[in-house]
Amino acid sequence: MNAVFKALSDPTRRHVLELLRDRPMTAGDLADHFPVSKPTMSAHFAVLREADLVHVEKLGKLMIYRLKLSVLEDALLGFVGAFSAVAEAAKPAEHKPVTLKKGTIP
Amino acid sequence: MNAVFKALSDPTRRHVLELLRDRPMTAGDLADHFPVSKPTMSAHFAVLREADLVHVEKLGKLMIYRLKLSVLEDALLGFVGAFSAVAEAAKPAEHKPVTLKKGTIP
DNA sequence: GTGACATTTAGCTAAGTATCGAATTGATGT
DNA sequence: ACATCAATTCGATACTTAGCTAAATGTCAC
Repeated sequence: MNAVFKALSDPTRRHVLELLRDRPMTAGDLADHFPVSKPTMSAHFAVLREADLVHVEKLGKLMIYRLKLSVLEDALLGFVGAFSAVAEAAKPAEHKPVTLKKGTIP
Repeated sequence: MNAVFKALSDPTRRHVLELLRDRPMTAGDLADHFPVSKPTMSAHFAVLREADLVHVEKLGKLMIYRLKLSVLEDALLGFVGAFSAVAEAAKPAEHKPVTLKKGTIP
């Protein structure tokens, strides 16, 4: 799960996942969407694989990358779900000023 | 939003947020939960403030840190929500082998 | 097999980040 | 005023990471 958050910490990698949301894509097609070199993109792909966020299938000389949506969901919803009862979110988290009371902070 | 993911990429900072989920805490109390120095923790706090994930209130010589749950939720649910219709997740993402068809990748 | 193509690996540099101890700031109590 | 305490800032170091070019790998078509 740490690996997932590490992978998501880079905008390029998040964008790759967004592209893969719509359809599986080859490494080259993905790389064409970004203004960086192929090797750099390859390194990003490696991070995404490491985090198990993508599934890769070799097809001849192409590498087909596919989003593993469930891994993404499990990590993010799992984490945020530990905070609010998942989507019982809306509550805007009140913010009354503090009056200290020895021992615990209000 | 980039700042939020950056902030979440470190396990210490995620743990800080989890501690703040239960109650607001002072910088010192938070720091006591981790095996690193106070200055290091202070740097982590700065990253969390930068990402607007926490609200800080000065109370005498104490700094009270408070989770900004809505910011966390907006970022994470917003991101993952762009992938699946939020929780229409459960679908385990099928995985049939590919047969290439010129133009689009299946 | 040779050449062309897709992708990855290797080797490097520059920039960023986590960490520390020491010094600083700001508030409280005597 | 001074000492004390909470927290941050400063300055340095080690580590990680994103990026590059060049080279290697693997596959297809001829």
